[in-house]
Amino acid sequence: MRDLLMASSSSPIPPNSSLTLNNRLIRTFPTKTPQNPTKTTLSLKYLSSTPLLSDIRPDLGLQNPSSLKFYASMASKLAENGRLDEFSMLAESFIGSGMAPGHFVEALSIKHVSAGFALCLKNGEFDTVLGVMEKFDKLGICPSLIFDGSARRLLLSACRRVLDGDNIGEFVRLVEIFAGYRFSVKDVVKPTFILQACIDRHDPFMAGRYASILPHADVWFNFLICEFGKKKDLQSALVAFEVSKGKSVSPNMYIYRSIIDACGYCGDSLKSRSIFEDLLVQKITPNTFVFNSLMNVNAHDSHYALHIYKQMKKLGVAADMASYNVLLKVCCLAGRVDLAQEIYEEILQRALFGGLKLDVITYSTIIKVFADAKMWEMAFKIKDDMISAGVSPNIVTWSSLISACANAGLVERVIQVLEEMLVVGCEPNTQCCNILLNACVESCQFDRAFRIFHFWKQNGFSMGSNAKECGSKTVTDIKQNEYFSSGNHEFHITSDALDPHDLNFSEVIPFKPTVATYNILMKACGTDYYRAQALMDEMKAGGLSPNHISWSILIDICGRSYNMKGAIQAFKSMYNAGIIPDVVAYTTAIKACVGNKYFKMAFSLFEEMKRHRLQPNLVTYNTLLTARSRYGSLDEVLQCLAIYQDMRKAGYNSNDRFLKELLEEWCEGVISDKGKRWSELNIDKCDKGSEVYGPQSLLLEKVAAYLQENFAENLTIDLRGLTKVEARIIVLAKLRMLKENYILGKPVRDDMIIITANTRSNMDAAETELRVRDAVIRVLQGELGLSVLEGPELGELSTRHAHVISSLSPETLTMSKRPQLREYTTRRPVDVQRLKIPRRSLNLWLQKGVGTQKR
DNA sequence: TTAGGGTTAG
Repeated sequence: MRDLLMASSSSPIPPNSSLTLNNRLIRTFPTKTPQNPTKTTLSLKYLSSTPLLSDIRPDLGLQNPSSLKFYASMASKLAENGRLDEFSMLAESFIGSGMAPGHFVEALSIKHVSAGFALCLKNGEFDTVLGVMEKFDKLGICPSLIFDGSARRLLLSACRRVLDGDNIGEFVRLVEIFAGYRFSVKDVVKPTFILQACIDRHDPFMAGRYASILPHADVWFNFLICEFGKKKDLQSALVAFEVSKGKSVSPNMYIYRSIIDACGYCGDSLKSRSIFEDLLVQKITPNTFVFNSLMNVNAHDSHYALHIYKQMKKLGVAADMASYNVLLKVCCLAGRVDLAQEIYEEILQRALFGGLKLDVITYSTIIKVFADAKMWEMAFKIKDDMISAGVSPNIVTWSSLISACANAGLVERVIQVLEEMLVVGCEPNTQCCNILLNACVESCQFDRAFRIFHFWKQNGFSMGSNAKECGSKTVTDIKQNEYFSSGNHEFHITSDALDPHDLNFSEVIPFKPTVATYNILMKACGTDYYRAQALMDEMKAGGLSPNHISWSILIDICGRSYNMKGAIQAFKSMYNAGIIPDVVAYTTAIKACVGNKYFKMAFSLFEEMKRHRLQPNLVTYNTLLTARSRYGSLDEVLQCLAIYQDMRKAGYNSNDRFLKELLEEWCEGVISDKGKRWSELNIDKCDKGSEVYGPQSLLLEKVAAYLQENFAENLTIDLRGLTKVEARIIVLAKLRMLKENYILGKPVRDDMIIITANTRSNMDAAETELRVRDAVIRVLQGELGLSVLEGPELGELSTRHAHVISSLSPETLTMSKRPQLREYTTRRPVDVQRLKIPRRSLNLWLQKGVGTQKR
């Protein structure tokens, strides 16, 4: 028996607790259970006083029914005292001796075991209970057979622990054990409860483990993917997706759609594309839902979305109303009025012949398309269409109609539409009101915005006394009963509405301003910081919390009113209020700094946002780059260039206006004739214009690379492969740096070498090189008066192309000094052509320049 | 299970 017991033990045995039979050690236990010495002694006494046990032998015990009974009662006693470790040992030894588990179970008092479990749970010894369960599981005793009642208790208790933030793993382990015996966990605990706990803890692995053992696992996986997506935890959603893919035999379209939607929620539309590709690779035709979701998630990229739509057609997947609605959304986002109209026509056709029914979303979206394009008349035409088709405008439709007027700057018309809406019994919500308020602000009718706001706050909205019935009446029909007037007394209440007899019929809807409402009003404060602050206080008093937009507006107000202190304070307050500034908040703060000439702070804010992993956008970059209207030192120029490079790396193809200004100011500064500017020098045109400053221009990268690579020490400039403008900038930049060094007391110690050409260039390239060379010489000699040496002084010149070129382009022949220099070029052909500016000439030039600069 | 409306920065 002893051997048997020891053999079945699986864990190392601490020496501090033991179970003995007749003074023989049969087992030691880990002392997890708080031991009650009295009780231990009692039961051991009880055990040892039994004569049958003094010479117990497994083979005898097997036959002996009273020994069976004894074991069972012993086990019950241990369980009852919560000593489940010992209890399970005993059971183990009993079953290990060959007795059928059923016999042991039958002999046990279930009541006692349950009581034991309860005790352990009360003491928080969850692991003990679980350990016993698992042991039983291994021994082939069905836990539900013994613990049916306890199971519920266990699960519920585990659930509570999950709620308290304890390890979900315990619960899932328990469920896994039960699941093996088809114990219906979901009758005890709602699966969503545990899954939600996993989602909250961003634990897709545990969630997946749990979902896998639930009936209809795929549905639960779907739930998981959706919920993780809504939590913006795409990582976890993708894990759940992968786990579910591994579980199911065939691809589940529900799950594919959900993961695509999750990508949308999390702003990773590219991921959605690769998931879709994955389907196609497997030669699986996605269904309409998958296509719709994919188009929706990629709605901001009309090119891609339309491509998907084409693919959908090609694969013969039917487009439904949602597909068209998504397509209209695509048009709306892309501002493609033309395409939206085309699609609208197509939908109308299909509605005629294909049984498709346009819904309120279709109409609302197309109205929005026109609203955004400021085509308010078209928007109202669609409204007529929808009414003829028997579709009633809802609150969203009305909102879009109101926006149509607002975007067109028609404040009066906005008021009319709101009025009409009230008349037909559609309660305006705050969003609608906000559009009106914003329209006032946009058209600088600040006072009006405040007047309307206060009126609404005091009076709410009085729906027409017979509003519900007069849906068909036109606005003009009810003029005499209108609550809005665009005259001096805005939104006055007519005497009718104040008539107490009418109160029964007229419905007053309270106006509940939202954060957006207050934000719009804050914009109406102009530069009145105190008024904006008061609005914020009012917002807080009304139980609303200012959001990042509110704070951004406040920062902007401070910035524009030269209240830098206030701007900094507002930025800090935002932090203290627990709101993490977003790109716009940072950009606004940077704008405030720039506007108030706090350049250093502007740059450090920029650094800070990057440290916080906030990607600056085009507006941020441009705001920051305008900071340097006067570029002083190389450091500052480098700082700007670094930002510029950063901007390119981030994929912004900005226009190069700021860079141009920056380089112009800085590089051209070396030319004494400050009046000369790029435009006058006609450089853009010389170098085919757009090629130089166009979006593909690598000018910046080249200049930045030159400036950053030990530029000051190295006096060789390699202009090969550069355009004329680029070459000019590089050369000027180098001179500018020499000048800065010179001012700092570092004269030039070497000649400057300029490499201008390859000999192996083809004819076109050689011609360009020659033009570059000419331009550089023109700057150096003509504009700056430096002496430039070419040819034999350098000892290594050539070009076999030079002659060819000179005959091809006669204008180059007119360049000063060229024929003389070219005489030497055929003698010793080498790979490069060089120009040299002697050290002496450079220093002379610097001396002169600095002298005039010092005045 | 999809789809539509309002407020912020150059």
